[in-house]
Amino acid sequence: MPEIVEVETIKNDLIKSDVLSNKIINVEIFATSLINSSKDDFIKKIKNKEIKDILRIGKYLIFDLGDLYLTIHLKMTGHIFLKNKTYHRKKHDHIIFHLDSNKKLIYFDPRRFGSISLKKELSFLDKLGPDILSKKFNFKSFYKDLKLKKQKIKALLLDQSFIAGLGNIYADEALFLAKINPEKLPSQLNPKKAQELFNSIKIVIKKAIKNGGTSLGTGRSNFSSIDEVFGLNQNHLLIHTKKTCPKCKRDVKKIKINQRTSHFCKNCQK
DNA sequence: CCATATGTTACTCG
DNA sequence: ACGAGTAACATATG
Repeated sequence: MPEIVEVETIKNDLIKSDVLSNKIINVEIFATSLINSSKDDFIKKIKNKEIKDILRIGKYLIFDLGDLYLTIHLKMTGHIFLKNKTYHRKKHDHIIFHLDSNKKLIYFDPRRFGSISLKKELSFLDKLGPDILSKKFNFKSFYKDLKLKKQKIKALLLDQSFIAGLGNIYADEALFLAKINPEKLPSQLNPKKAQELFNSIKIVIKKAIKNGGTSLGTGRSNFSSIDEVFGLNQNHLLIHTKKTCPKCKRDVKKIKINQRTSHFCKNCQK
């Protein structure tokens, strides 16, 4: 579920809720398959650590604990909730971090695809391409890297080692805004078209962050931020999930590219 | 019951 | 080395 926009929303909401400088006084782990060490080892390492900073790189949410990083990838259905002391554990609450502010940070994940790790360093992030919201994401290097690739453009946009942050929803949105067919090959994009795509990626992501993320559907698996409130960007999508093109009103095509459903308008995206 | 799902990774084959 | 295709992770939703 969560792409760069949703993880950024969670990060911003955590900071707004004064989680920074809180101390983790205890952790309850109900699903060991989500963590990268034994339960005891994990708890021992993290206990009494202060949250010095909260970062987001690509789709990773990272808590800087001073000499240690807590890294969280939400995958399809991971959520972070911030609750009061009186909150009682519900189904799919797999990890509960108790903070010295009397709050509980809950890791909720119906499908348990997520991963939560303690790491001494962040070198694992080296495999990621430039983060869309970072300075490293600039047109010059984007175009240079793009020219070397031979996958369909949609597949490339989903490749986190090419650009970090886009998922299926925003890749569809960016291609629609740039009027590019998702099956186009990078070699078929001239510099002007590539520039349009680069700009569109930034526009789509910034708009969605303003809207607090995209929450499709109504269930609890669907995206919500730390207060369980849904985002609003699903009301502003251009092409993803749509049946009719908002511009020319023709039928939206639905095809699979790399096993992922891709929505596009054959008429508007050449 | 069936199809589908916002993510990633490991593996195979060409 | 690269790209395409597949399965796996485990569950909810319509």
